[in-house]
Amino acid sequence: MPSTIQDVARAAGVSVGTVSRAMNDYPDISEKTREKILRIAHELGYRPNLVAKSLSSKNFREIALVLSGFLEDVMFNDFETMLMKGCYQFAFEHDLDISMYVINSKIQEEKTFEQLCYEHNIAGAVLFGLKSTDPYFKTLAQSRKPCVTIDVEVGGACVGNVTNDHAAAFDELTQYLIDQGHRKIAIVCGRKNATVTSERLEGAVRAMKRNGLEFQEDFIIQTNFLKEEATEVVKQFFEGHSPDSVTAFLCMSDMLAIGVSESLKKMGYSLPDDYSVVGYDGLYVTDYTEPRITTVDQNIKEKGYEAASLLFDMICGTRTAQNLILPHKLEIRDSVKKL
Amino acid sequence: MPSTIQDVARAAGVSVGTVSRAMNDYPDISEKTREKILRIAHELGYRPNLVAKSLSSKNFREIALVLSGFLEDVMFNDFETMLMKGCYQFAFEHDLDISMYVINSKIQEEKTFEQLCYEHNIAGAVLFGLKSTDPYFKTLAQSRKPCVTIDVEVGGACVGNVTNDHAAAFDELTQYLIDQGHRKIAIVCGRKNATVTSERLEGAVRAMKRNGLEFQEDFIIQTNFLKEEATEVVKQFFEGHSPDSVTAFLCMSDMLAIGVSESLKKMGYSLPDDYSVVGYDGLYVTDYTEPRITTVDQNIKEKGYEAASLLFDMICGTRTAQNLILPHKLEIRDSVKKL
DNA sequence: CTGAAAGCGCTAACAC
DNA sequence: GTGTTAGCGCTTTCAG
Repeated sequence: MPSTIQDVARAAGVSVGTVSRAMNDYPDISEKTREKILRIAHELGYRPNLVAKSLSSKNFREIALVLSGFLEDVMFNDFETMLMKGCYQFAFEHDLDISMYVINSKIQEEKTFEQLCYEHNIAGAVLFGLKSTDPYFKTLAQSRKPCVTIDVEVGGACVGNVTNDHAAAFDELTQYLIDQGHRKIAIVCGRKNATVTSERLEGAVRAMKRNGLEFQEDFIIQTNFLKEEATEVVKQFFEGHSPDSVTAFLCMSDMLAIGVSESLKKMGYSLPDDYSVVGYDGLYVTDYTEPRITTVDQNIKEKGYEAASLLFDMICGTRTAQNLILPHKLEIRDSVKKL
Repeated sequence: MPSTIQDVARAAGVSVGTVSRAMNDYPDISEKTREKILRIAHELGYRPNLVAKSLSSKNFREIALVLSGFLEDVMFNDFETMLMKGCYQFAFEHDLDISMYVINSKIQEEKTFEQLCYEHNIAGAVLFGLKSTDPYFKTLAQSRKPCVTIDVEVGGACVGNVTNDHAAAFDELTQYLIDQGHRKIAIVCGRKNATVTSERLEGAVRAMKRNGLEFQEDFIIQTNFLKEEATEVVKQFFEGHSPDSVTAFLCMSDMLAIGVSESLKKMGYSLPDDYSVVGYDGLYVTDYTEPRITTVDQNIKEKGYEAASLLFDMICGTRTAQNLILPHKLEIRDSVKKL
């Protein structure tokens, strides 16, 4: 049995209130009682029960990272890990209690985000993995509990968002391809309704138009962000297009770029000699592929860190809900051939 | 403000005790009161406060996944993710509440594992990332709170462990190299004191001896499991050995195999023509490298699942603490040349 | 079958 | 400065 605040109070000959003051660095307590209590608490191996603490005081040092679709998707392995690292890093540095909850679309139907917070007595959360078809996508805007989404703006007074300028990033990536002499570019898109998809597409189109390239509808290849699909989809593309109708594949995620690369190699082409491929995300795996894939690094860990930071400030009232745009970085590697 | 059990009781014209019974599927309640309460609870958007629940009842449906060193190490990115997925999958299927806590060596000094459990009112935990130098490595054996470690046996009546037969797996991997005609094999080792390192080394030595190969001390290359080191260490190896003194590098992790591969390629060698390289772990990245790396798949997700399962059974008393050995699988790919 | 009441371990007024 | 006490929202005896 662990010792409770009662045990410490008894052993120190003081009341529980005083022990509580000592443990929580209250000012109105004499230095020597504090020391005595702290010593005894340590001797007894006393640790405050965080659950009781949370129940009695509505404190705001408890936040959460809520991952939707974590168990279903396999595409974003290190995406979520890096996000976690960022969030936990912030929590660690600021002495916050952070917990992680895994939900899905079904759970979103069963309980609102606010209910989720009340269930766990959390002050707010960083939300990742929301799809535009998810219940929270619509209901979050009314939330009174602060939260910060990643990459999806849903609006609302208590909802912040941390993202990149995906359009600008994709513009840059496209420009890079064009600078390397590419004119015939196929765009491999992610999930049709995802905001990140349309943002990125917008950037690509913008860059192409600026450079006088005409944007062709049939050079848009549709997928659901899954590597497996990429393979299939490239094959289909070549059924409708001649091998030399395209010189580069502009992919909306690194996993798609990997899938496309694999597919092309399997068809007997060599990269980047026959075709150039670029990705998006900055997953570490792209540094190990052959060729190493040129991509845009989203700096996901920092996104997690900044999301937690914004959330905490919103909880403390020192920052209002906002849309935070973090810098990205074009990572030039070996998957693009200069024509 | 969320509605509480009081609100529901009031609205339904019953006592809180009855609401509690209805919500928790107690048998001693009439069917129609239950239905009425459930309906009203739903109308009010009532969700039991899990914190209060946890405080009042010492229930055992709350477990945790405790990751040590999560913030420090970068080598095991998807290792931890897959482990999480396994644990959360089990929790999800069995309606358990699972939370994740990130600790490190310092936190281990500050509070024992039991204290950690009491702090959060958790019934037990799956522990990953323990180093042999960590405080818990010694103290865990005395724990009265059930836990399951991954890959490190520390003993104790309440401590289970889920692992692979690393020796047998490494034996198999070594045998594969030998079967492909390799006789001159350098072994790239992980952290010196890690149990997994010695187990794997044991397997390699066993296989070599069985095949009449003599085991040479200077063919052991020491690292700390980090990819960055691998590069350096390979260079050093070749300073003391001629290029044709070795034909294959047997690495204790996939990240090491990647590091070694990179290093060899940078030196101008081509794989697997000049040298063969094999890894260990089964990280998904090995399927994307060039060449695709032959490795041993530990099936990490299943390890997480089985660890959670064992933990839950230990908590329920239906299974005693044990050392569970899960099957591994040799993944033959393209990084080994047949001599 | 249901209500009343005593906690779970802690915090936060409110007294003194 | 410190003790006392009323909760936080729930479960779980114990009566009836």
